[in-house]
Amino acid sequence: MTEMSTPPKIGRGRPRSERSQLAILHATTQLLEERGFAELTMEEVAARASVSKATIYRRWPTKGTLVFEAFAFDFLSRQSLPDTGSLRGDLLASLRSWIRVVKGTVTGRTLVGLIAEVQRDPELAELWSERFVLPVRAQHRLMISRAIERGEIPSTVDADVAMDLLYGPAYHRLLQSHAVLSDRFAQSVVDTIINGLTCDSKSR
Amino acid sequence: MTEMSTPPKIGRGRPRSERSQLAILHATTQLLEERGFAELTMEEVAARASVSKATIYRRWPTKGTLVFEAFAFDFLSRQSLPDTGSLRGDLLASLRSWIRVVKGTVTGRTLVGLIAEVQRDPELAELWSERFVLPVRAQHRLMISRAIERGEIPSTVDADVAMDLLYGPAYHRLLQSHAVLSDRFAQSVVDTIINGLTCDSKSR
DNA sequence: GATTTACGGTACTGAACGTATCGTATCATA
DNA sequence: TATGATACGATACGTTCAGTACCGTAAATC
Repeated sequence: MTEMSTPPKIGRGRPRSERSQLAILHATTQLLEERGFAELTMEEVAARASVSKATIYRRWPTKGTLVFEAFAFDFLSRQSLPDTGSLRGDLLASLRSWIRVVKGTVTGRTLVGLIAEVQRDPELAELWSERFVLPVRAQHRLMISRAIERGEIPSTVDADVAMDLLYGPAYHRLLQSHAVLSDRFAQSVVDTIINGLTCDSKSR
Repeated sequence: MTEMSTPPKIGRGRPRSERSQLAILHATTQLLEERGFAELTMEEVAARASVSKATIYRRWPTKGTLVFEAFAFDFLSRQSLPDTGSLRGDLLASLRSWIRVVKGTVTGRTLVGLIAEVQRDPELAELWSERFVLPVRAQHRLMISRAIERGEIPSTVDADVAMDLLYGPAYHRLLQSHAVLSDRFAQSVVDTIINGLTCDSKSR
């Protein structure tokens, strides 16, 4: 995991405490589980980590960036790129894994809070895009390109659209809560996409 | 348009000013265009509408509900259910209409701000669901059921999944900004869905 | 030992939502 | 016409919380 917090001024002087760094991240994760993004306060993080607020702000410029770092490691460590040998298997495994984390852990709630925060903080939005959205999509893109190499789908398929067809509905249900993220849902989505990409009824 | 603000205590006493009601909504719409959701303040709305804050809070309990009402009328009046005679035509027209509003007017930015706010205010979330998500989905569902009646797609198609496949990718791009809401995107999404729902490669 | 940077503690600033109070205005009802 | 109920504008206030500023002290380099 690459560094995300503000780099220290190198050279002379007292070095930053690694211990504090970890204590802050740990306290943030804990409070995220107990309260969620909006109800987490920086004062509480400082108290829980036995650290002063200045020590936090020396490393992370805003609450959003701190929460993002605590979230990112946790979330990404639970997601791995499947390689089942078929596009259908890959898509289904990928979506199921996402649903499991989002529904089964508090990480899902944090994900929602971060997406909300990203909409009002442009600096966090840039971090979010560079360090989360784009890397994850680059991973997922492999599922598509491997399927093309295997000849499962034509090489003209737009990988970006394909990925949005897979994860768009999932994020939609996560954020709008109009329907449950069931396994039946995952299967239906994947089935329709596979059919849509492999079958040619008339056009295209 | 049904009433959304808190109902007045009926009977005796001075009635609520219809003029103030409209002035508040108008000022809200204006400020939403100038600043966006997060940067709009209730003080400013009151000043712009030549109204006291108490007059606003007598009608809308929170900033979110006020903005929602100002948004909902504006947005919904620009969306109508297409009836082109084919599922493909309906889906494409519907998605294109959404993209036009979201990209072409400030309403898209307000939509984003409201979705963010909905994630942190449970009361607004309920209003959002009842007065926006569910009604809009009920409309869209007609596109699917008409297609079933016409025999275009099997009656076993899960309408909820179908709608999420159409709008999920669009909302995904709106909120994550990883790719543009182009017309090519709209066409690809609709093509794949139509193929996926009409064609049977092997399973289902 | 001098300098530089980080530390905990704490007070502070600023923004904005939402509430409370007050004297006044406007309605229904008796 | 008088009375009571409610809405009104104005304004001050309470509250929460992110982020900053400053302190004396601790731990590193030169």
